[in-house]
Amino acid sequence: MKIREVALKFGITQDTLRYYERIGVIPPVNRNSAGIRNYNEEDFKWIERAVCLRNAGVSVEKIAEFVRYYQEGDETFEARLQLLKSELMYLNSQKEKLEKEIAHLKYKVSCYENAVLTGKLIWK
Amino acid sequence: MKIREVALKFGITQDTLRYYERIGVIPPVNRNSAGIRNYNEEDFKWIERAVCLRNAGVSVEKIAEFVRYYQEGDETFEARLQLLKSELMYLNSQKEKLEKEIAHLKYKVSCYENAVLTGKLIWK
DNA sequence: ACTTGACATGGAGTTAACTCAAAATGATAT
DNA sequence: ATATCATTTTGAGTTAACTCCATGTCAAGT
Repeated sequence: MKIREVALKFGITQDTLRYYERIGVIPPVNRNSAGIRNYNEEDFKWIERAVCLRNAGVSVEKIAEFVRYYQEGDETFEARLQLLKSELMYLNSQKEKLEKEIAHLKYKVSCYENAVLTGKLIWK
Repeated sequence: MKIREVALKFGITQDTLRYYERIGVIPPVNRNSAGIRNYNEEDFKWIERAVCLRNAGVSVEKIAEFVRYYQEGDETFEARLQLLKSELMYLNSQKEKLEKEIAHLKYKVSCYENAVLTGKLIWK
């Protein structure tokens, strides 16, 4: 699959795809004889993973680090495990923060729903 | 309380505090006769709120928007409610994404824990 | 009185993560 | 065959969110 279609498939731009490849967020993509990228299923997995992690707030540098280890082969299992674990911890802490703020916002929304009705804003 | 202490209290820099005030992420802070900021409890609440929302990934522009409405008075209850609701939706979608990726990462971690022991990486 | 240090402002600089532009080449449609 | 279109690379430009710097004021300590 060529870059245009892949960009559509994942909802990112062609530039971002090339950028991710350039900085190692995804491994190099195979090319045809004319140098045109031809993405395969394997590539899709990397892209999906990258997009997902970026969405979750993991930096491109951290993602690229994992990809580097991956390409270094089986001796890096331990290193990759550590990276995954630290990513997991980061995401969990992010989730906690989110949940706190969601609870807070829910409370505020209820206060404002009341305020819209009564004309008075009351906090606990 | 002066800016140095406030910065420590919230774990952000003095520059960030002044920056937040400048762009309206927090309302103007009272000054003494020499023009020195003197933060009070009310300010702390705004700062806390701002830091929390930024942590959760809400843009400074969105936060400033809410503060603007706030300063416009009681006619903006409805607008503020809408803003809070859209922030809430955003945070909820963020949380969903996070949870997906956390589940995914957990699975990977277990695969790698196994790989470290056996020397072989096996995916489902 | 003099030095030191916290704070002030305005504006420039930085960083991460894209995003865009120019020029070249290959592929496709009429 | 020729015009148009997709893709390539390299390198510059942009945006958000700080972060730093130069310069100036004022209060406190010696």
